[in-house]
Amino acid sequence: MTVDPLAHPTSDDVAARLRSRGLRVTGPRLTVYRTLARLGGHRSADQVAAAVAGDGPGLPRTSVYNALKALADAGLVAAVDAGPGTALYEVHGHSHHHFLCRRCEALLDVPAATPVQDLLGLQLPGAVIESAQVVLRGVCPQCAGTPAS
Amino acid sequence: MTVDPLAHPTSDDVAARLRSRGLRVTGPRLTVYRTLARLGGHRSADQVAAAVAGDGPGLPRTSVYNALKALADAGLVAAVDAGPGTALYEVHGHSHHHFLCRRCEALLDVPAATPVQDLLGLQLPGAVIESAQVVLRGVCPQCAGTPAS
DNA sequence: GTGAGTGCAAACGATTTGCACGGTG
DNA sequence: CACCGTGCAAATCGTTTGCACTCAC
Repeated sequence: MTVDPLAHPTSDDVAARLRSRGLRVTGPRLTVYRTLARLGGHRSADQVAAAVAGDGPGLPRTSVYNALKALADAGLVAAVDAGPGTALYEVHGHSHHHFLCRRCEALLDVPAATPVQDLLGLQLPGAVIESAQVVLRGVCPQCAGTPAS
Repeated sequence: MTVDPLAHPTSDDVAARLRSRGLRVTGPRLTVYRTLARLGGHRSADQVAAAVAGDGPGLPRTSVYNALKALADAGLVAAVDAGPGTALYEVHGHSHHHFLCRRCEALLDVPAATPVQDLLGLQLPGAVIESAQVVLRGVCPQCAGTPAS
């Protein structure tokens, strides 16, 4: 299943993709997706719900979870695990990785300069690799900013 | 004490490392570590607690969490995020990555053939990268059924 | 002896579930 | 019209917290 890595699919794209997976096109799904795309970056289900609420009629948390799960299944958004009890979502754009600062808890993007996926895929003959999630941990430039003189 | 970075640390190593971090050497910590090492692979806090219980006097969950956190801080065990509400731990051995099968939920090890960490480190000038966690997702060879496709 | 670590009980919070209603196809 | 998806309420479950006791150092 090849997924065209569009940076920001339009509402029509969302609708088309949902349909192609046998999923229905509904308000919450479009709203959640567009909100996530507008916010950009990595957002929690709660952040999405808050943004949606501040943007109009709002949406119950359950529906946000439902929509996010459906969108994730459809391959339109990607889930990032940044620890237990913390699921973050982002629009499934170009490939990149993540850096989690141990000190300030910031989650930074790291450009994917190398086809990590292809490299590692060679190690598992027979497996179908659909995505690669890389999480680096350490101290971010800002927190390290105070040079250990 | 010489610490072999590629071998599983002995109880003495555990004690030494804990001490070197200013942490005390206690029963729960040694028990949890040795149990995790004996079980091998990736284990949840609950699995460790169960194994410890079946192996003698047992240990309350809180203590298992305490010990795992202390061991993780000491760098003796590594935490792997395999989804929200699921923290897995493993003895901090040689560097390797993980593959999570979408179908059977199996978590497989992937040999670290390439210095992913070094490669990506170049993308974040000023950051101190302490660890790299790679989680590949897809369908494992067994679930893919036909290895030759 | 002192303070870190333990472990009991209770809180916590993100996520999930069951089910009746409403909208999509 | 049939069924998927919504959304309310409540449950669930891994994990965290507060605090008095105990043990390592």
